[in-house]
Amino acid sequence: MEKIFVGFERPLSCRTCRMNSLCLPLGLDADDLHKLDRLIERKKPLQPREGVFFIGAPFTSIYAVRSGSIKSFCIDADGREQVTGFYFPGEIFGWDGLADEQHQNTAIALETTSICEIPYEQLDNLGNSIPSVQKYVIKLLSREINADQRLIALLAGNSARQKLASLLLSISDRLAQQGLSSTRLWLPMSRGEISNYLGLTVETVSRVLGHFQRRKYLTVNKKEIEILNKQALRDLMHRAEEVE
Amino acid sequence: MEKIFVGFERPLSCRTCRMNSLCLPLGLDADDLHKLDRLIERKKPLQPREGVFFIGAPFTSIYAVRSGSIKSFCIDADGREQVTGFYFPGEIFGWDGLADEQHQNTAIALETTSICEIPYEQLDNLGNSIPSVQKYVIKLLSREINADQRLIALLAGNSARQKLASLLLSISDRLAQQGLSSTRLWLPMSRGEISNYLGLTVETVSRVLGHFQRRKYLTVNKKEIEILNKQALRDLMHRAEEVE
DNA sequence: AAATCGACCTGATGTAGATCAACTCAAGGT
DNA sequence: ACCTTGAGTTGATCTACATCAGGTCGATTT
Repeated sequence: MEKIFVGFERPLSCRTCRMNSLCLPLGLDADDLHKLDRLIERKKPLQPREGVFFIGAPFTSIYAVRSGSIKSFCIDADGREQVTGFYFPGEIFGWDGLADEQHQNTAIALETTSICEIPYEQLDNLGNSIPSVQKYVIKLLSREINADQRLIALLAGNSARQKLASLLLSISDRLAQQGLSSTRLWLPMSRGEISNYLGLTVETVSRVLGHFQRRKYLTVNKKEIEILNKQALRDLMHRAEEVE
Repeated sequence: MEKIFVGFERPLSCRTCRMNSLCLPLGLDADDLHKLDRLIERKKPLQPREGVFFIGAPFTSIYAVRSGSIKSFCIDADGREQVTGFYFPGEIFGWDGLADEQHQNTAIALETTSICEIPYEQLDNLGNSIPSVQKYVIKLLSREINADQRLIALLAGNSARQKLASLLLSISDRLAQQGLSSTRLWLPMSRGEISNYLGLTVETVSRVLGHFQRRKYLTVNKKEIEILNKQALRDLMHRAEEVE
């Protein structure tokens, strides 16, 4: 059954997809790209809060964000939700299920979001004939490891201000990579989700944003952030102490 | 040049290595195992504090701990050291260099430690002819991701007592997997390294250990820990509140 | 338009863990 | 035997952030 092109954001193939170079830049020739193209399912857009996969569900696929955003979270030992990641366009998520063939996280859309589903078994089969595919999978996984280790370093030894500055700069950079504005950000997640991710409380996130605003580092309007002084935020991450 | 067997801990081949089943359980036949065996270098034991690789060094190999222990750490934005992992016998480390072909961490021995070096390029070549090798690499990477995400959850929303209980139980489990005692542990790392890893201070680690000792959850003698009440430590991770 | 609800903000107060400081103890070094 | 050094412990104090307790605002319901 052929997929039908229904929205302005829905490319017909990986070849014409605008995140081609970020999603799976495998250096494939036209023929191999066609094979890859056939196994990727372009799902219909997810509604806000709609789930992609759930904790305990069998692992079948990985996913690429085409537009919108995703949060993933797990339930830790004491039963509380712990946000483990936010994913923006061009980013790939769902690796958490690979080790035990069962997802350790639930992933939901934070807004109306469209994603590509890449069935892992088929990707793996493709990898058997095209070694560069498996190599790229390995590279993606190791990037995820590096990202997680950066988060570990952030959580372990930083103040609330440093954590929040770091998250905002990270989001800014990631959106910039997609050619979007790096100074005007729309935060798709709630304050609660931010605070949970950073190991803080909602109140602290709110106060730190207020603090940044008073210092003219940025302006806040609900979920809209405009970064006015990116350098100040960067300095905050290095110096620990703020200059008065 | 043939390697010579110099210590009682040094197996001649992967086939006779006692951590065969944990290190690279690839389900290889005798012939393939021989190929793998030939590319693994059994290095001479590392002295305490001796480095395996350093931040910025080109990525060439991954490593398996044969005996002893390893810590890895990076230098974060503000120049402080951040411990990112401890590795015990049977565990594999060094993946952090894969994404950018350059190590993001430094890895050093915590005690006299012997490791196997597995040159990645050669492992990768082997993977081209034996798909199960690449699949196992992928599985190992995804395990590392799961481990990192557990650490993130631990760091984000837990008290000092929960963090330390969790670390001790983790070490206990990992040693038990190697057939070693799960109740009498020798902690190869310093209090400073533990506190850094958990995002605490030395003083807090010391006090929490004192607290656990007063509660008869364990006994502490310098770096030697005997766990007396494992269930109490496990409960601590779930309940958040301690029963008086 | 009044009531409900949820996300967010703000102020007052509490506290876990950081910081500062002093001490012990074991391992080397001279 | 004495001094030094560094790791660990313990106590007193401080503080960043959590917690608690109202608030506002905008969206949705009635």
